[in-house]
Amino acid sequence: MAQPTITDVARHAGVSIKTVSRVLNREDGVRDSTRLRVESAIADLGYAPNQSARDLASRHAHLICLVYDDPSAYELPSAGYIMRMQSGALRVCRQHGYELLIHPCNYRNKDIHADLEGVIRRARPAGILLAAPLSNMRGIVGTINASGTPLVRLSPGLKRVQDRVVATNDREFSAGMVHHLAALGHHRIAFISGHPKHKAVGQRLLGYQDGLEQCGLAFSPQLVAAGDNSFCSGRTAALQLLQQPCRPTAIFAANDDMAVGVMHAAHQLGVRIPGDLSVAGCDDITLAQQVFPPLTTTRQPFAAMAEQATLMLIQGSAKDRPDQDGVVVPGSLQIRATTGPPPE
Amino acid sequence: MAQPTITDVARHAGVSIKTVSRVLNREDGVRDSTRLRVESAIADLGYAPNQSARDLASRHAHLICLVYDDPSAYELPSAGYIMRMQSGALRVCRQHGYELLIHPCNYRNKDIHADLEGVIRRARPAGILLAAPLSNMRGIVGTINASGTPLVRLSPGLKRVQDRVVATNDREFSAGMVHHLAALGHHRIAFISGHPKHKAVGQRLLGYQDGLEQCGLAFSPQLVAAGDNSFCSGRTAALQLLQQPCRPTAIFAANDDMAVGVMHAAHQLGVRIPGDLSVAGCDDITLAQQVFPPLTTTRQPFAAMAEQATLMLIQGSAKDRPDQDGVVVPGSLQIRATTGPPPE
DNA sequence: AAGAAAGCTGACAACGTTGTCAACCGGAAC
DNA sequence: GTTCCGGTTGACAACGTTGTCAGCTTTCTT
Repeated sequence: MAQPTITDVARHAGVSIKTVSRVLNREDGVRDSTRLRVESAIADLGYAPNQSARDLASRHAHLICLVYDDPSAYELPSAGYIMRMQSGALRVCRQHGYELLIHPCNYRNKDIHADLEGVIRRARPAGILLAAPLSNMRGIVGTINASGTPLVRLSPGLKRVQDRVVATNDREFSAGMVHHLAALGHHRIAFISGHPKHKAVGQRLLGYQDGLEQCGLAFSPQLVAAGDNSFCSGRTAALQLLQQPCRPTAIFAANDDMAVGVMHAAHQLGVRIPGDLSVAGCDDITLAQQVFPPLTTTRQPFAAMAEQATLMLIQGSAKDRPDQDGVVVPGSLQIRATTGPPPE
Repeated sequence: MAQPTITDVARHAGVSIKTVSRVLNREDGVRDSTRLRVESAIADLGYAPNQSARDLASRHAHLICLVYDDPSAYELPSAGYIMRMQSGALRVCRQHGYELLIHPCNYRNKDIHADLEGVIRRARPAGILLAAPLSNMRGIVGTINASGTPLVRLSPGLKRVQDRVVATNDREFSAGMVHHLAALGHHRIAFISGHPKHKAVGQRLLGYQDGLEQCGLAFSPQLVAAGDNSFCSGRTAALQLLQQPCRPTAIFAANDDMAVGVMHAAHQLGVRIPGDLSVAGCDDITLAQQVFPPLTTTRQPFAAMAEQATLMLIQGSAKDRPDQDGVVVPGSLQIRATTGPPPE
């Protein structure tokens, strides 16, 4: 049951182990005929290189470490977010012969710095993917950078794109949602803003204003209500918006939880969706497709972001080009059934 | 920025590297005074052992590999299931200095065998955790066993507990749900069965029958409707059950999707929950807490199962005792707001 | 007090790769 | 016929641990 080693392959192909190593790593400077001989030896023996040995010799593990805030602390509302990132990162890791290590941790925990230093020292990953909200915390970024491990941050909603960051265009796609509503014929489009500390959500208010302006609609403070990202705050804000004299025909909420709150309030007031009121959200949480009618929303491209970031890490470490520009991965509108033409 | 090595620690403590190694691995046969000296040297230098070197020398990686069916193929309905397993496995891995490798794969893919052989050969994990439904597929289990890597299977709903399997007691806790309903005063408790191919769901019908018998209630075929695990099938089955002459006062569905379907049907018929009808499900999916009123259900202990299984793998490999008995981790009732006393 | 047993400790060889550098080989240039 | 040079290849030393086994101390036994 002993696995064949590089020595076995070398003997079988009649070359030195170094040549086999060169073939494995696609280094050039190997004659085609030799390469072929080695490759068939590899196939004959069913050989696969031993990662541990490889990692030891090459001074870093072929491992990407995905660090995110521990969701089990809050009972899994963010499961979809994390699964999408995992799946994007995994896809790229596999293409390049890397494995993905997942490392959830809780930012409220004082030991988080020692914890991160621990994984880095033990596993020696080739790079670290740091997800929001951890990616916006100075201390954590500092700890990782101090270790010298290449880092790429996933930071949706950053104002300016920084180096080694993968961001989203929340402002742009929020404007896009306003365009969608305006195109349906809406003039009075309300907005429910989110928690002031949440960066991406802040960008969405700006995007809403951009959208109004681009569509030639006036911005009215009476059409903006403050929420805090929760279902309840969305419900309250909607009740307020819908009971004012000149009621909006569409409500755009800065996240899906609040949008679902809006739907609840509308139901309570006997306002039909989308007949009397169009509703739109942001995030495309799992619930968005499960409510009735299915919610029109915007999807942050978490999987694509993670793919980009992983690629930056792997190629950066391969090419000794650790510094790379930031990248913006565009979100997309998910038009479903809660938006339609205004009444009359 | 060079990390200290075991040699540095040895020099600093005035011992040989072997002694440091012994301290690191908690081997006995080290004098307390020596151990203390080494430990303080480790602390002084901020040393952490290099996993790659360790793995190479000890012939296996300190890695547990969690293999599950790829959810991104079906758009993430099972995100909660997977996150819970991950989080349980991670908890135990960390306690024992292991890392967790995640390896989703699609059983419909012909390459799955080569794929699994690949990870095993490359990463040389200390053990593999195989989640349902993959854990019940002969071919896949065979491929992993052929590699010689220790395997533990997570198989909810197995009839008989086998070796190296962590199972659940679906039959028992389903009976428990009937007890809960009977205790509230229900006599006419209906059941909606699930997809015949899904093992755990099959056990639940048996548990329902056990529960009736234990509570001295008669089993009536008219109170059992067939579903297929989907929301729609639950809805249809409920419409049928609720429109028959002598309507049940409680409906117990073999999974939560169908239970939510029941709630939908009741809403449509103007049947109040829990005033007119109690509803119970199984699985405790995320949606269960998001519907109104929150759904009474049973929770399969995925995190605890994964903890158990990981422990079996780690201790099995440590003690050269690869064969271990199977274990049943009990599920629990999640009593929420959809169950209450029957009307009158 | 001597010998035996147990308790500690260390020297050194794995483990299976990659990195470094020297050597070889064939053809072009002189 | 040398010399030189780029393209190929291989010998051998890392990499940082663990495993084996021998040797040195203690402690126990008589």
